[in-house]
Amino acid sequence: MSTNKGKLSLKTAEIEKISHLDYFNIAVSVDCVIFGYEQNEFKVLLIESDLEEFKGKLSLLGDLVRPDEDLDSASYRILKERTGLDDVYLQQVHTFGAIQRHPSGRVITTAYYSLVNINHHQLKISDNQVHWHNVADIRAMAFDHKQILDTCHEMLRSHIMEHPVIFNLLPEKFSLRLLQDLYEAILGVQLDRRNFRKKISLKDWVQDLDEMETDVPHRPGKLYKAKAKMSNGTITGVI
Amino acid sequence: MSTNKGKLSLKTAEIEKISHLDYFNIAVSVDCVIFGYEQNEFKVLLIESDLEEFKGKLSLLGDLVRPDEDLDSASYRILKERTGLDDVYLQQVHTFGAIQRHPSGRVITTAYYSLVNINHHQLKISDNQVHWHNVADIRAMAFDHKQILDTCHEMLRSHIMEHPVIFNLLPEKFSLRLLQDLYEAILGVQLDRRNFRKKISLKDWVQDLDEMETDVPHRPGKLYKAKAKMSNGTITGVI
DNA sequence: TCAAAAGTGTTGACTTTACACCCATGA
DNA sequence: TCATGGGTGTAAAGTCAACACTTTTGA
Repeated sequence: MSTNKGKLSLKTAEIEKISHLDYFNIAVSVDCVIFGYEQNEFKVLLIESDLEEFKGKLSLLGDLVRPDEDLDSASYRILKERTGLDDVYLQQVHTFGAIQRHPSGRVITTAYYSLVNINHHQLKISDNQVHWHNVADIRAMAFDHKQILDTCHEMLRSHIMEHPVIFNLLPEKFSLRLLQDLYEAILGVQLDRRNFRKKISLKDWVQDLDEMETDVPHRPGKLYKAKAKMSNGTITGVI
Repeated sequence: MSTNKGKLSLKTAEIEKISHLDYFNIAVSVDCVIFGYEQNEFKVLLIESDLEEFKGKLSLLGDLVRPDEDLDSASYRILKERTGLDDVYLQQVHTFGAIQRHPSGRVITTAYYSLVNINHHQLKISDNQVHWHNVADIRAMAFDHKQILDTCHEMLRSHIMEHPVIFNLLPEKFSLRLLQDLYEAILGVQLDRRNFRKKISLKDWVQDLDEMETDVPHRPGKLYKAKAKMSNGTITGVI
């Protein structure tokens, strides 16, 4: 009895699907803010927009999500297609859904930031329209991509003091000086060397390799490697 | 010259739209995790799922995003439709996009948490399938909604010590005891009363009303009101 | 021997935690 | 007068910020 009565008011998934068809008309995309670091510059990988509306403007690397792939998988695919890398750190940041954000129609986009080592042997930029740009120099961009970039940069800032994600931007072996320069580039502030080294050593994120820098025109520093590098998007215990 | 050459390789938005049509087949929804607080219990507003697949299971309040509304507007609309409230705190948290998360087809959903005062005179739950549930008691839910709830709860935990958002859950006038109980309910820990009061008074979030509790079976406490209540989704300077 | 950066400790200010007693009210 | 929670201060521990000199290397 009550089962029958219940069934009358319940929809099956199949019926609901039909009644929802009108709504399957928003496209879903993923945009990757791919950060890198090289020669004391904090950089982001961008392409020139191929839309006439944004001719000459810089754009993030993104793509529509395929019907048969997870949202996270889409960002991994974009990374892989654009850089050849597949062991990357990816972090979802925010979804941007203003009606008019894309001139081609209604497209909402989920932004991820990712951190790659620009000098990774596997890194291969396939498209010669794609280049690294100094984050500090970037002004206008296509779509709402400047806002997306800023949001991701800000999210990264708030992560790096709490989580060992930053090592994904560095080579296997690095000096504390390099690490500090990178923190300063991302945070946009100067840090005291002694306090910085104290803080890092307390966090137990790096391991002394008993090796030294070579070919530096001054006293060489010790080299370290990341002890607890996070290589894939879940920040344990947070968010 | 270079303009013509450029144009050949540029797509217009109109042309791109057509080539993208195949992809307009992912539905986009918004789910609201509406938190409240009453009688020393941290609560969330849920409905019984109307899908046969999840019969009897609890579900968040959500809806498909309309083609002509912003993502954020959709969450405001859901809040308004379900609670009658329109001056609410809403915060986007995360977008969930696993392929199989919805039995009706491919639906990605953006989760927002919102904070409402359960005793607000304007609050009117329209649907009698919708009820407040103690967050601590909730086990299985429909879809991936338990995971969404947990993610939003965790995000709220990390916000409340830094930002004056919690007052959205309380009546206009409240005692510090009530405020502390609420913090403890959300954080799931006990707090020292003296230290808690010190911390709150340092933050300059509340204003002494020079009024006292009434009808309490013990010494009445002072009443306060929020000085810096944030009523709408942007957390300044963070994220 | 000079220039450049590496490496290292201490002090004071501030923040956080732990903790105990008296007070005001209603029953 | 009792039970209940309100209201308050201090001391110790820990964290953070500021700051200067010696060492090692290559040129």
